[in-house]
Amino acid sequence: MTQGKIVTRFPPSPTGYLHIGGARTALFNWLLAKQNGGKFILRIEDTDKARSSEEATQAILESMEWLGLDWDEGPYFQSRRTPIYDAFIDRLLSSGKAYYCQCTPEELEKKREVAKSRGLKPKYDGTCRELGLGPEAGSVVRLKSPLTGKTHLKDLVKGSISFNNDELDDLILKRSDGSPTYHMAVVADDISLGITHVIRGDDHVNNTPRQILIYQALSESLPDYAHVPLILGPDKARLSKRHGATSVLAYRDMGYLPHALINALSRLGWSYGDQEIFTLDELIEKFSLENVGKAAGVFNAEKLLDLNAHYIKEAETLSLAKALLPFLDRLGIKDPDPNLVAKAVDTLKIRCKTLLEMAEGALFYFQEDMSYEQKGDQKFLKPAFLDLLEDLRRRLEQWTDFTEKGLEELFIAFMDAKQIKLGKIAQPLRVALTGKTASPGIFEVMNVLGKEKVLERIRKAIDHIQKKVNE
RNA sequence: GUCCCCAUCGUCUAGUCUGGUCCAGGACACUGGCCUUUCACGCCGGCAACACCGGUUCAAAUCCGGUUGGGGACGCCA
Repeated sequence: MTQGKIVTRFPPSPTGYLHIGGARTALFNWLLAKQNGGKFILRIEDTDKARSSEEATQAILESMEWLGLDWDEGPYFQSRRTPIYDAFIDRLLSSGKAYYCQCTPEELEKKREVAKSRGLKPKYDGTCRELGLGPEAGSVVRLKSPLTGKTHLKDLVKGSISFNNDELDDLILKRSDGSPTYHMAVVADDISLGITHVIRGDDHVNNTPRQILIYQALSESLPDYAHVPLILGPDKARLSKRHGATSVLAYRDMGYLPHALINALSRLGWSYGDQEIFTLDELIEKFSLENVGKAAGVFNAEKLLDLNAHYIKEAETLSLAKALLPFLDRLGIKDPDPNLVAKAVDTLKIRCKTLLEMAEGALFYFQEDMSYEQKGDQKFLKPAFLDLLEDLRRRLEQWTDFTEKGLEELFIAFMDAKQIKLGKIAQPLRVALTGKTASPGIFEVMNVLGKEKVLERIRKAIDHIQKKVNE
């Protein structure tokens, strides 16, 4: 079936944002194409004019770009390819494989209801099938599909599946407004774009025999099909908006790294032994439809978070610093000193799971007038620590080596002189410098902040304590 | 209702095709400990699953049948 170059495609309909499930489908198609030096095509399925929107299209393209799923061709827009579909429909009409039908949507709806109430499958009853009707206003074109026999699907992940043709009805190919329906457009596009592999969600399994019937009526050869299992929410129902964040862009905005999402998505339904962490090159090399499972799976947001933490830890400081900028900006830190951002990132890398968390954790480095966390204020900025802080400040004033090593040296001497442990001074100092009881290592913080700010912040803390004393 | 698909720890999964090496392995989460200036990181340990019933076989998570459970599809939506 498949000779030569592999051609895959991702065909979202622009009726909403790109969600996790769609992104995974796109990823699998992309990986298969990359792995085989093939082509990955992006096609926007916007035949439903009422529900499609430009915003959705943009959001989808933005999501794909952010994930790094670049396409070799397209985006093609189905709304601009009408002549192609018409040509296919004409072929079907002239070979007697399709016919005009004048049943109205209302009549059809009624028929469906009747069938359902009798416990039958609601399908078209063939009223116009043998009438030899011509094209008239309001008529649609239907496929004249076989009444008997079976249609077989050899699925690359599901195996062989067969359907009785009497389960399938004469589906509409062309609407009364002249536009092609989904099935017609998909088949016509996949043929004309030379698609060799159709990787899509499980929910299309039942559509596939209908599409196969169109290929057969057209005497065209079939692509290879691979239906990947659906992604479920925690309640085991198909993942949807009500399960919380499902859009790719939402994860970007929450501070996830694109590769963390890619890695998480790749492992949802696919596996490679016990390996959990994959570089992009490894995914391209190791991905295989054979290792795609058959069962639907629940999207595990916690695992994605863990993966994100992992990749943040591993990321280059400079690229992280750059990625952090929009998040700092959102928190009111405009045009920060790049040098300072990089240093801050270095201290926060191992303790943050998202960029958003990192930006929040970095705030104290940039704020001129930061406030004290209530708990830390009460516990550590009190008279009992006044002498300690004052003495420490005097020593720091004389000290020039603000490297971590140098500071440690000073502290050892200080602790020795005061006969205290580091914890005793570290916590009050931490609150004085960061406003919080939890922060990066105290020497790191001092080093990044620099002598001037450190002295200033200790001064402020001392004043703050004294104010309490006076009250 | 009809048709299609699926079924291993709470979750993602390895193992199933080619039965024995699996009293079922890894990861996340949870949890005990170590490390430690806080928070983390890291390291060591623990908890935890073959849906059920029947068959085939010397032997079944693996093969077969049924049951139950879950998901999906039945549009002039995609």
